[in-house]
Amino acid sequence: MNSTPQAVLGGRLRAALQACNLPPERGDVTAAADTRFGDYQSNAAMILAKETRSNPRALAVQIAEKFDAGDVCDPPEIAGPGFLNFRLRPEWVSRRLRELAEDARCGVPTADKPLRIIVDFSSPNIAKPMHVGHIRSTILGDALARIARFLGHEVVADNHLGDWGTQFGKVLYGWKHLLDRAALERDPIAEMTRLYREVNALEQTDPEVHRAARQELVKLQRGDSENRAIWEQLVKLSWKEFQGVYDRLGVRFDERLGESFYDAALGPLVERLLAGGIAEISEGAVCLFFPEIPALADKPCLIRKSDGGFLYATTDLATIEYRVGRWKPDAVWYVTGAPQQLHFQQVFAAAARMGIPVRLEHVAFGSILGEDRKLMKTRSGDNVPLRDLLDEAVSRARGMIEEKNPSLSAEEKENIANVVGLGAVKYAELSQHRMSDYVFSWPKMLSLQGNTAPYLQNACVRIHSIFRKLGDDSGGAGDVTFTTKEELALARKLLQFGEVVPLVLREFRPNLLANFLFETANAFHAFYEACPVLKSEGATRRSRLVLCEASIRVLKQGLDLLGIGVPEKM
RNA sequence: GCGCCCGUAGCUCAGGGGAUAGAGCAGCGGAUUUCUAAUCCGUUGGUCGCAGGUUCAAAUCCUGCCGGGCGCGCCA
Repeated sequence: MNSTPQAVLGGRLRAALQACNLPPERGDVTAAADTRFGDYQSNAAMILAKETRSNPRALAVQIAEKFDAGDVCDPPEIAGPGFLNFRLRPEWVSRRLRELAEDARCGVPTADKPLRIIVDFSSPNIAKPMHVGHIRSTILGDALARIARFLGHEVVADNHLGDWGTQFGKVLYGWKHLLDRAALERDPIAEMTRLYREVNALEQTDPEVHRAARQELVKLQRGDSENRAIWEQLVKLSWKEFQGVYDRLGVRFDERLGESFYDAALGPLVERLLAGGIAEISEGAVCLFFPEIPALADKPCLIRKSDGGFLYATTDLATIEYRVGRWKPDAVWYVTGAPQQLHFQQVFAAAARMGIPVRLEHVAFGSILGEDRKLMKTRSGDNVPLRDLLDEAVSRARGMIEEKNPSLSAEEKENIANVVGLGAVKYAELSQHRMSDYVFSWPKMLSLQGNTAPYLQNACVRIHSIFRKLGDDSGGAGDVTFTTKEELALARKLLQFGEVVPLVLREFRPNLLANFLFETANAFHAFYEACPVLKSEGATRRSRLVLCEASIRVLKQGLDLLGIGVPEKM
């Protein structure tokens, strides 16, 4: 059931349109751009006037006459060229807010048609450290999975690990010839990375090493038991490391089927596509050509190399087949970087040609840049390890807490540092439009001012503080009355929560939710400054406590949908 | 060469057919015997890259150009 102001007004507007013999599907209502024009507006009269070649203002009058405002809003006002403006009645806002404060879903409706959705994200490579390149996929994918779940969809979060690449030849060779057991004990990923790098360097000067490493890879692929056992070790050790990162970030997967899982399916798949005339041989490789799609016309999709090896696209197609068979999903979302857009266009086109019935979406995103506006790297030019980045976030947050609130216990400080530091990193990602490249800046994301996680968390802390002081003296159950403009503004904002959350999935835009939460926190802070809660009395006090309750619930729920926690103190 | 993405305030970015284009930061001016000032209020600041087009209405849609990023058979 959807009882957001937008849905309620929209329903009534559609009824009015019907009463005027106008098509009700034009009855969309949007939040007003400017509060001077009320809370919500509709452009229906102008759009319909154009379609029916009539006068927009006259049409607006006609619609307004049929509009049953009930107790929801004042009679609609007609303004400008034919806008219909709606101003919610405080009594109605009050009642809705009271409901929101007691609603486990904070007024967010569930999807009309629940879907089964596979979200493919994170996908780090075995035997390599997770680095900043994985952070956007991980955080964005997790947030989308959380939001989809909350909206009532069935979500399968799948981590498509890079566990079968050519890197294993090198690592296997290194493992057999250069392994430092003690180093492996201390920091497995670091040691694996060292092996990879050393062998890579050796290969440059020694063709014999190159040949030997290649041989190790072939042996692994043929199922050699020794290499297979080492590989399993690599996967196990890497996963342990990844799991540590995911635990810190609060990221969960329902499935973690890496590339290796699909290996056996690749050969038969290619043969089938060849036999079915879907793919063809060209210059010794097996390709799909898409002359009918202009963007792909001169860009073949390779699924088998001339040396018999398989490619990225091959695995992705096998993965789609498997997933469709296993889960029968309505949609699969791939949360990977924008540079892979062409690849996914090809894979999606291939899947379409294969007749696979599923909606495939590439949720692309931009790059993280350093202060120099180039891809973020360490001083030595390497990728920044994710673990180090998270450590620094927590450590910086710890410093801030130490400075601001030194009297907290060590345990509290540590807990808060984690929630604030990691929240800041996540929020910096999610508050940004996913397609834009963004400049990574510690001071900016950890600032207590502006559109940051700590700012939102601080709003929650203030509320927690009020309830702490309140103690047993509940009094939270009261009618909401608005004696100041700040109270009404906050209430109206809170009711929009249910309008914003579903919007996020329309274009995979968590930044819309982040934006809303920022505006909500902002409205709360203004309310907090203007309206004493504990010092007020009677009905006003009870009313303000309800506003606080509704605010904390919305902020907490909203942040939780972004995968961000809320401390009680900071 | 082809394709995708981006160009909005000094800086970082929202807004993706509707009203006088918005935030944050920085700048300037105010508010504190505090329910956590880690905040709030006010204010300065814009040929929405350029040029056409569609429309009653364009930052938003279309076309072309300029500038930047990325990608384009045998990596993922």
